[in-house]
Amino acid sequence: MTDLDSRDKLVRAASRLFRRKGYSGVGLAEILTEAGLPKGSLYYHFPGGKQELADAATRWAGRQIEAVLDQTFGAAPSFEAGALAVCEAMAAAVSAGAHVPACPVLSILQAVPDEPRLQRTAEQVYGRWTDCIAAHAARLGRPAPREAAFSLHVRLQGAWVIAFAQQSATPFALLAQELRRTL
Amino acid sequence: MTDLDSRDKLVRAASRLFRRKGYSGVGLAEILTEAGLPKGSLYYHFPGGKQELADAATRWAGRQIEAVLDQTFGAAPSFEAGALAVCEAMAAAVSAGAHVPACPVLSILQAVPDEPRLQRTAEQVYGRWTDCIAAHAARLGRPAPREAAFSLHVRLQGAWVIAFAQQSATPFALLAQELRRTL
DNA sequence: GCCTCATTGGACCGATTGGTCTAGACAGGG
DNA sequence: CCCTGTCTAGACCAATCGGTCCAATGAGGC
Repeated sequence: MTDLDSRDKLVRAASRLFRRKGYSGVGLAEILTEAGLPKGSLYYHFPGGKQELADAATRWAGRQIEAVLDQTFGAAPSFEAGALAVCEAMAAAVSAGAHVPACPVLSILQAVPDEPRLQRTAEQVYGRWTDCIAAHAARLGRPAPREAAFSLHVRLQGAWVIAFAQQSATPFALLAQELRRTL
Repeated sequence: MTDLDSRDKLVRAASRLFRRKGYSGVGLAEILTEAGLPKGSLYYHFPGGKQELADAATRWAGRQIEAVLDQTFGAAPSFEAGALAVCEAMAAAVSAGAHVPACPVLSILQAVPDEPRLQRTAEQVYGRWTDCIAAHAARLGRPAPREAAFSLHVRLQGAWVIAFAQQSATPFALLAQELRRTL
Protein backbone atom coordinates (compact mmCIF):
# COMPACT_ATOMS: atom_id res chain seq x y z
CA MET A 1 0.00 0.00 0.00
CA THR A 2 2.47 2.58 1.21
CA ASP A 3 4.72 0.93 -1.39
CA LEU A 4 2.55 1.82 -4.34
CA ASP A 5 1.74 5.12 -2.71
CA SER A 6 5.35 6.20 -2.32
CA ARG A 7 6.42 4.92 -5.69
CA ASP A 8 3.50 6.66 -7.29
CA LYS A 9 4.19 9.91 -5.47
CA LEU A 10 7.75 9.83 -6.72
CA VAL A 11 6.74 9.13 -10.30
CA ARG A 12 4.16 11.89 -10.34
CA ALA A 13 6.42 14.47 -8.71
CA ALA A 14 9.27 13.58 -11.03
CA SER A 15 7.06 13.75 -14.10
CA ARG A 16 5.67 17.13 -13.16
CA LEU A 17 9.09 18.62 -12.48
CA PHE A 18 10.93 17.05 -15.41
CA ARG A 19 8.27 18.28 -17.81
CA ARG A 20 8.73 21.80 -16.55
CA LYS A 21 12.49 22.08 -16.11
CA GLY A 22 13.93 19.12 -17.97
CA TYR A 23 15.86 16.13 -16.68
CA SER A 24 19.04 17.94 -15.72
CA GLY A 25 17.20 21.01 -14.51
CA VAL A 26 15.72 19.14 -11.57
CA GLY A 27 17.68 17.90 -8.57
CA LEU A 28 16.76 14.89 -6.49
CA ALA A 29 16.25 17.16 -3.48
CA GLU A 30 13.51 19.05 -5.33
CA ILE A 31 11.73 15.86 -6.35
CA LEU A 32 11.89 14.51 -2.81
CA THR A 33 10.55 17.73 -1.32
CA GLU A 34 7.67 17.73 -3.81
CA ALA A 35 6.93 14.09 -3.06
CA GLY A 36 7.38 14.55 0.69
CA LEU A 37 9.72 11.59 0.98
CA PRO A 38 13.30 11.06 2.11
CA LYS A 39 16.16 9.99 -0.08
CA GLY A 40 16.08 6.45 1.25
CA SER A 41 12.66 5.86 -0.30
CA LEU A 42 13.82 6.91 -3.72
CA TYR A 43 16.72 4.49 -3.82
CA TYR A 44 14.58 1.73 -2.37
CA HIS A 45 11.96 2.01 -5.09
CA PHE A 46 14.39 3.03 -7.84
CA PRO A 47 17.80 1.44 -7.23
CA GLY A 48 18.85 2.84 -10.60
CA GLY A 49 18.55 6.36 -9.19
CA LYS A 50 17.54 9.41 -11.16
CA GLN A 51 17.76 7.70 -14.51
CA GLU A 52 15.40 4.88 -13.54
CA LEU A 53 12.99 7.35 -12.01
CA ALA A 54 13.01 9.45 -15.18
CA ASP A 55 12.40 6.35 -17.25
CA ALA A 56 9.40 5.38 -15.13
CA ALA A 57 8.02 8.93 -15.08
CA THR A 58 8.30 9.28 -18.85
CA ARG A 59 6.61 5.96 -19.53
CA TRP A 60 3.87 6.75 -17.01
CA ALA A 61 3.14 10.14 -18.61
CA GLY A 62 3.44 8.57 -22.05
CA ARG A 63 0.73 6.06 -21.14
CA GLN A 64 -1.54 8.91 -20.08
CA ILE A 65 -1.15 10.69 -23.39
CA GLU A 66 -1.69 7.43 -25.23
CA ALA A 67 -4.95 6.94 -23.33
CA VAL A 68 -6.11 10.39 -24.43
CA LEU A 69 -5.27 9.55 -28.04
CA ASP A 70 -6.96 6.17 -27.87
CA GLN A 71 -10.14 7.33 -26.17
CA THR A 72 -10.54 10.44 -28.31
CA PHE A 73 -10.05 8.57 -31.57
CA GLY A 74 -12.24 5.75 -30.27
CA ALA A 75 -15.20 8.14 -30.08
CA ALA A 76 -14.57 9.72 -33.49
CA PRO A 77 -16.60 8.98 -36.63
CA SER A 78 -13.67 9.64 -38.96
CA PHE A 79 -9.93 10.16 -38.84
CA GLU A 80 -10.27 13.86 -39.60
CA ALA A 81 -12.81 14.32 -36.80
CA GLY A 82 -10.55 12.33 -34.45
CA ALA A 83 -7.51 14.46 -35.28
CA LEU A 84 -9.52 17.58 -34.58
CA ALA A 85 -10.84 16.20 -31.30
CA VAL A 86 -7.32 15.22 -30.23
CA CYS A 87 -6.14 18.80 -30.71
CA GLU A 88 -8.95 20.02 -28.52
CA ALA A 89 -8.26 17.33 -25.94
CA MET A 90 -4.59 18.28 -25.85
CA ALA A 91 -5.48 21.95 -25.43
CA ALA A 92 -7.61 21.00 -22.46
CA ALA A 93 -5.07 18.59 -20.98
CA VAL A 94 -2.30 21.14 -21.22
CA SER A 95 -4.40 23.85 -19.56
CA ALA A 96 -5.31 21.66 -16.58
CA GLY A 97 -2.42 22.54 -14.24
CA ALA A 98 -0.83 25.78 -13.14
CA HIS A 99 1.75 25.58 -15.93
CA VAL A 100 1.66 24.21 -19.46
CA PRO A 101 3.85 21.09 -19.26
CA ALA A 102 6.16 20.01 -22.04
CA CYS A 103 5.87 16.69 -23.80
CA PRO A 104 7.23 14.08 -21.37
CA VAL A 105 9.59 12.71 -23.97
CA LEU A 106 10.98 16.14 -24.71
CA SER A 107 12.05 16.45 -21.08
CA ILE A 108 14.45 13.54 -21.29
CA LEU A 109 15.58 14.02 -24.89
CA GLN A 110 18.46 16.32 -24.08
CA ALA A 111 19.58 14.02 -21.27
CA VAL A 112 20.27 11.17 -23.69
CA PRO A 113 23.95 12.05 -24.24
CA ASP A 114 24.54 11.62 -20.50
CA GLU A 115 22.03 8.82 -19.86
CA PRO A 116 22.00 6.62 -22.95
CA ARG A 117 19.32 4.24 -21.64
CA LEU A 118 16.73 7.00 -22.00
CA GLN A 119 17.09 6.86 -25.78
CA ARG A 120 15.08 3.62 -25.95
CA THR A 121 12.45 5.06 -23.65
CA ALA A 122 11.97 8.06 -25.91
CA GLU A 123 11.78 5.94 -29.04
CA GLN A 124 9.32 3.50 -27.51
CA VAL A 125 6.93 6.15 -26.18
CA TYR A 126 6.90 7.97 -29.51
CA GLY A 127 6.46 4.64 -31.25
CA ARG A 128 3.41 3.76 -29.18
CA TRP A 129 1.81 7.11 -29.96
CA THR A 130 2.23 6.84 -33.72
CA ASP A 131 1.19 3.20 -33.64
CA CYS A 132 -1.94 4.15 -31.73
CA ILE A 133 -2.83 6.90 -34.20
CA ALA A 134 -2.01 4.70 -37.18
CA ALA A 135 -4.20 1.89 -35.85
CA HIS A 136 -7.17 4.22 -35.54
CA ALA A 137 -6.46 5.70 -38.96
CA ALA A 138 -6.57 2.21 -40.46
CA ARG A 139 -9.69 1.28 -38.51
CA LEU A 140 -11.44 4.44 -39.74
CA GLY A 141 -10.58 3.61 -43.34
CA ARG A 142 -8.14 6.44 -43.82
CA PRO A 143 -5.85 5.75 -46.80
CA ALA A 144 -2.10 5.70 -46.06
CA PRO A 145 -2.67 5.42 -42.29
CA ARG A 146 1.00 5.52 -41.26
CA GLU A 147 1.66 8.67 -43.27
CA ALA A 148 -1.43 10.27 -41.77
CA ALA A 149 -0.30 9.25 -38.27
CA PHE A 150 3.16 10.72 -38.83
CA SER A 151 1.67 13.94 -40.16
CA LEU A 152 -0.59 14.34 -37.12
CA HIS A 153 2.19 13.45 -34.69
CA VAL A 154 4.46 16.06 -36.24
CA ARG A 155 1.80 18.74 -35.94
CA LEU A 156 0.97 17.84 -32.36
CA GLN A 157 4.63 17.92 -31.37
CA GLY A 158 5.13 21.27 -33.06
CA ALA A 159 2.08 22.79 -31.44
CA TRP A 160 3.20 21.37 -28.08
CA VAL A 161 6.65 22.94 -28.29
CA ILE A 162 5.20 26.33 -29.14
CA ALA A 163 2.49 25.99 -26.50
CA PHE A 164 5.17 25.24 -23.92
CA ALA A 165 7.23 28.22 -25.04
CA GLN A 166 4.25 30.55 -24.81
CA GLN A 167 2.80 28.82 -21.74
CA SER A 168 -0.54 28.88 -23.50
CA ALA A 169 -2.87 26.39 -25.16
CA THR A 170 -3.62 28.61 -28.16
CA PRO A 171 -1.23 26.78 -30.52
CA PHE A 172 -3.39 23.68 -30.08
CA ALA A 173 -6.50 25.76 -30.68
CA LEU A 174 -4.98 27.26 -33.84
CA LEU A 175 -4.01 23.82 -35.05
CA ALA A 176 -7.58 22.65 -34.45
CA GLN A 177 -8.84 25.61 -36.44
CA GLU A 178 -6.55 24.72 -39.31
CA LEU A 179 -7.74 21.11 -39.31
CA ARG A 180 -11.34 22.29 -39.25
CA ARG A 181 -10.67 24.39 -42.33
CA THR A 182 -9.08 21.53 -44.29
CA LEU A 183 -11.88 19.16 -43.38
CA MET B 1 40.43 40.99 -32.90
CA THR B 2 41.13 38.40 -30.27
CA ASP B 3 38.11 39.99 -28.64
CA LEU B 4 35.71 39.00 -31.37
CA ASP B 5 37.51 35.72 -31.76
CA SER B 6 37.12 34.69 -28.14
CA ARG B 7 33.57 35.91 -27.85
CA ASP B 8 32.69 34.11 -31.03
CA LYS B 9 34.34 30.89 -29.92
CA LEU B 10 32.35 30.99 -26.70
CA VAL B 11 29.07 31.60 -28.49
CA ARG B 12 29.64 28.80 -30.98
CA ALA B 13 30.78 26.29 -28.37
CA ALA B 14 27.88 27.16 -26.10
CA SER B 15 25.36 26.92 -28.93
CA ARG B 16 26.64 23.53 -30.05
CA LEU B 17 26.57 22.09 -26.52
CA PHE B 18 23.29 23.64 -25.41
CA ARG B 19 21.54 22.33 -28.50
CA ARG B 20 22.72 18.83 -27.72
CA LYS B 21 22.34 18.62 -23.95
CA GLY B 22 20.16 21.56 -22.98
CA TYR B 23 20.96 24.59 -20.88
CA SER B 24 21.24 22.86 -17.52
CA GLY B 25 22.85 19.78 -19.01
CA VAL B 26 26.02 21.68 -19.86
CA GLY B 27 28.50 23.00 -17.32
CA LEU B 28 30.69 26.03 -17.81
CA ALA B 29 33.75 23.80 -17.60
CA GLU B 30 32.59 21.86 -20.64
CA ILE B 31 31.94 24.99 -22.65
CA LEU B 32 35.33 26.42 -21.74
CA THR B 33 37.13 23.22 -22.67
CA GLU B 34 35.34 23.13 -26.03
CA ALA B 35 36.18 26.80 -26.64
CA GLY B 36 39.75 26.40 -25.37
CA LEU B 37 39.46 29.40 -23.08
CA PRO B 38 39.78 30.00 -19.34
CA LYS B 39 36.97 31.06 -17.07
CA GLY B 40 38.24 34.62 -16.93
CA SER B 41 37.47 35.15 -20.60
CA LEU B 42 33.89 34.03 -20.19
CA TYR B 43 33.13 36.49 -17.42
CA TYR B 44 34.95 39.26 -19.21
CA HIS B 45 32.85 38.91 -22.37
CA PHE B 46 29.68 37.84 -20.58
CA PRO B 47 29.50 39.46 -17.12
CA GLY B 48 26.02 38.00 -16.81
CA GLY B 49 27.51 34.53 -16.76
CA LYS B 50 25.87 31.41 -18.14
CA GLN B 51 22.52 33.09 -18.68
CA GLU B 52 23.93 35.90 -20.82
CA LEU B 53 26.00 33.42 -22.81
CA ALA B 54 22.93 31.26 -23.44
CA ASP B 55 21.00 34.32 -24.54
CA ALA B 56 23.72 35.29 -27.02
CA ALA B 57 24.12 31.73 -28.29
CA THR B 58 20.38 31.31 -28.85
CA ARG B 59 20.05 34.60 -30.70
CA TRP B 60 23.11 33.80 -32.80
CA ALA B 61 21.77 30.40 -33.82
CA GLY B 62 18.33 31.90 -34.31
CA ARG B 63 19.75 34.39 -36.79
CA GLN B 64 21.34 31.55 -38.73
CA ILE B 65 18.05 29.70 -39.05
CA GLU B 66 16.33 32.91 -40.03
CA ALA B 67 18.88 33.39 -42.80
CA VAL B 68 18.12 29.91 -44.13
CA LEU B 69 14.40 30.69 -44.11
CA ASP B 70 14.89 34.05 -45.78
CA GLN B 71 17.25 32.87 -48.49
CA THR B 72 15.32 29.72 -49.29
CA PHE B 73 12.00 31.53 -49.57
CA GLY B 74 13.70 34.35 -51.46
CA ALA B 75 14.56 31.93 -54.27
CA ALA B 76 11.13 30.29 -54.37
CA PRO B 77 8.50 30.92 -57.07
CA SER B 78 5.59 30.26 -54.72
CA PHE B 79 4.89 29.80 -51.03
CA GLU B 80 4.30 26.07 -51.45
CA ALA B 81 7.57 25.64 -53.30
CA GLY B 82 9.33 27.70 -50.62
CA ALA B 83 7.91 25.59 -47.80
CA LEU B 84 9.07 22.46 -49.54
CA ALA B 85 12.54 23.88 -50.14
CA VAL B 86 12.80 24.95 -46.49
CA CYS B 87 12.13 21.37 -45.38
CA GLU B 88 14.89 20.15 -47.61
CA ALA B 89 17.21 22.91 -46.43
CA MET B 90 16.51 22.00 -42.80
CA ALA B 91 17.18 18.34 -43.52
CA ALA B 92 20.52 19.31 -44.98
CA ALA B 93 21.38 21.78 -42.21
CA VAL B 94 20.58 19.26 -39.51
CA SER B 95 22.69 16.56 -41.14
CA ALA B 96 25.76 18.79 -41.43
CA GLY B 97 27.41 18.02 -38.09
CA ALA B 98 28.19 14.82 -36.23
CA HIS B 99 24.90 14.99 -34.33
CA VAL B 100 21.46 16.29 -35.19
CA PRO B 101 21.15 19.44 -33.09
CA ALA B 102 17.91 20.49 -31.44
CA CYS B 103 16.20 23.77 -32.17
CA PRO B 104 18.23 26.45 -30.36
CA VAL B 105 15.15 27.80 -28.64
CA LEU B 106 14.19 24.37 -27.40
CA SER B 107 17.51 24.14 -25.56
CA ILE B 108 16.73 27.08 -23.32
CA LEU B 109 12.97 26.55 -22.99
CA GLN B 110 13.17 24.31 -19.95
CA ALA B 111 15.64 26.66 -18.28
CA VAL B 112 13.08 29.48 -18.20
CA PRO B 113 11.75 28.66 -14.70
CA ASP B 114 15.27 29.18 -13.32
CA GLU B 115 16.40 31.92 -15.70
CA PRO B 116 13.34 34.08 -16.42
CA ARG B 117 15.17 36.43 -18.79
CA LEU B 118 15.44 33.65 -21.35
CA GLN B 119 11.66 33.71 -21.84
CA ARG B 120 11.88 36.92 -23.88
CA THR B 121 14.73 35.50 -25.93
CA ALA B 122 12.67 32.44 -26.84
CA GLU B 123 9.63 34.49 -27.74
CA GLN B 124 11.63 36.92 -29.85
CA VAL B 125 13.50 34.28 -31.83
CA TYR B 126 10.27 32.40 -32.56
CA GLY B 127 8.62 35.70 -33.45
CA ARG B 128 11.29 36.57 -35.98
CA TRP B 129 10.94 33.19 -37.67
CA THR B 130 7.18 33.39 -38.07
CA ASP B 131 7.42 37.03 -39.14
CA CYS B 132 9.98 36.06 -41.76
CA ILE B 133 7.82 33.24 -43.13
CA ALA B 134 4.69 35.40 -43.03
CA ALA B 135 6.42 38.21 -44.93
CA HIS B 136 7.43 35.84 -47.70
CA ALA B 137 3.94 34.31 -47.73
CA ALA B 138 2.46 37.77 -48.23
CA ARG B 139 5.03 38.67 -50.87
CA LEU B 140 4.27 35.48 -52.79
CA GLY B 141 0.57 36.24 -52.75
CA ARG B 142 -0.39 33.43 -50.42
CA PRO B 143 -3.82 34.10 -48.87
CA ALA B 144 -3.91 34.22 -45.04
CA PRO B 145 -0.12 34.58 -44.78
CA ARG B 146 0.06 34.54 -40.99
CA GLU B 147 -1.99 31.36 -40.73
CA ALA B 148 0.19 29.75 -43.38
CA ALA B 149 3.33 30.85 -41.52
CA PHE B 150 2.05 29.43 -38.23
CA SER B 151 1.14 26.16 -39.92
CA LEU B 152 4.59 25.78 -41.45
CA HIS B 153 6.35 26.76 -38.24
CA VAL B 154 4.38 24.15 -36.29
CA ARG B 155 5.28 21.44 -38.77
CA LEU B 156 8.94 22.39 -38.81
CA GLN B 157 9.11 22.38 -35.03
CA GLY B 158 7.40 19.02 -34.85
CA ALA B 159 9.67 17.49 -37.43
CA TRP B 160 12.68 18.97 -35.65
CA VAL B 161 11.77 17.44 -32.30
CA ILE B 162 11.29 14.02 -33.84
CA ALA B 163 14.45 14.39 -35.90
CA PHE B 164 16.37 15.22 -32.74
CA ALA B 165 14.87 12.25 -30.91
CA GLN B 166 15.78 9.88 -33.74
CA GLN B 167 19.05 11.65 -34.51
CA SER B 168 18.08 11.51 -38.16
CA ALA B 169 16.95 13.94 -40.84
CA THR B 170 14.21 11.65 -42.19
CA PRO B 171 11.36 13.48 -40.41
CA PHE B 172 12.21 16.55 -42.46
CA ALA B 173 12.34 14.42 -45.60
CA LEU B 174 8.95 12.88 -44.79
CA LEU B 175 7.50 16.31 -44.16
CA ALA B 176 8.85 17.43 -47.54
CA GLN B 177 7.23 14.41 -49.15
CA GLU B 178 3.92 15.28 -47.56
CA LEU B 179 4.14 18.87 -48.79
CA ARG B 180 5.01 17.64 -52.27
CA ARG B 181 1.88 15.50 -52.26
CA THR B 182 -0.42 18.35 -51.20
CA LEU B 183 1.08 20.68 -53.79
C1' DG C 1 6.24 -10.87 23.24
C1' DC C 2 9.22 -11.52 19.44
C1' DC C 3 11.00 -12.06 15.05
C1' DT C 4 11.13 -10.65 10.20
C1' DC C 5 11.31 -7.83 6.57
C1' DA C 6 9.75 -3.97 3.87
C1' DT C 7 10.31 0.82 4.20
C1' DT C 8 11.76 5.27 5.98
C1' DG C 9 14.75 8.98 7.80
C1' DG C 10 18.65 11.40 7.11
C1' DA C 11 23.75 11.84 7.94
C1' DC C 12 27.41 11.69 5.05
C1' DC C 13 30.49 11.51 0.78
C1' DG C 14 33.41 13.12 -3.14
C1' DA C 15 32.62 15.49 -7.33
C1' DT C 16 30.96 19.19 -9.75
C1' DT C 17 28.31 23.39 -10.09
C1' DG C 18 28.18 28.66 -11.29
C1' DG C 19 30.52 32.52 -9.78
C1' DT C 20 34.34 35.72 -7.78
C1' DC C 21 38.76 37.61 -7.59
C1' DT C 22 43.38 38.84 -8.56
C1' DA C 23 47.84 38.53 -10.72
C1' DG C 24 49.91 39.05 -14.89
C1' DA C 25 50.43 38.94 -20.12
C1' DC C 26 50.54 41.91 -23.84
C1' DA C 27 49.60 45.56 -27.25
C1' DG C 28 49.41 50.63 -28.48
C1' DG C 29 50.04 55.48 -27.48
C1' DG C 30 52.69 58.87 -25.18
C1' DC D 1 60.39 53.04 -21.74
C1' DC D 2 56.47 53.29 -19.25
C1' DC D 3 51.77 53.71 -18.64
C1' DT D 4 47.01 52.24 -19.54
C1' DG D 5 43.44 49.44 -20.55
C1' DT D 6 42.09 44.98 -22.58
C1' DC D 7 42.08 40.36 -22.06
C1' DT D 8 43.71 35.80 -20.18
C1' DA D 9 44.89 32.39 -16.71
C1' DG D 10 43.42 29.80 -13.08
C1' DA D 11 43.16 29.44 -7.89
C1' DC D 12 39.51 29.54 -4.93
C1' DC D 13 34.69 29.54 -2.88
C1' DA D 14 30.17 28.09 -0.95
C1' DA D 15 26.39 25.51 -2.59
C1' DT D 16 24.52 21.79 -4.70
C1' DC D 17 24.84 17.57 -7.24
C1' DG D 18 23.69 12.29 -7.42
C1' DG D 19 24.67 8.51 -4.70
C1' DT D 20 25.78 5.40 -0.51
C1' DC D 21 24.92 3.67 3.84
C1' DC D 22 22.88 2.24 8.04
C1' DA D 23 20.08 2.80 12.10
C1' DA D 24 15.31 3.29 13.32
C1' DT D 25 10.53 2.32 12.41
C1' DG D 26 6.55 -0.33 12.24
C1' DA D 27 3.18 -3.68 10.52
C1' DG D 28 2.12 -8.87 10.23
C1' DG D 29 2.92 -13.65 11.20
C1' DC D 30 4.07 -16.81 14.78
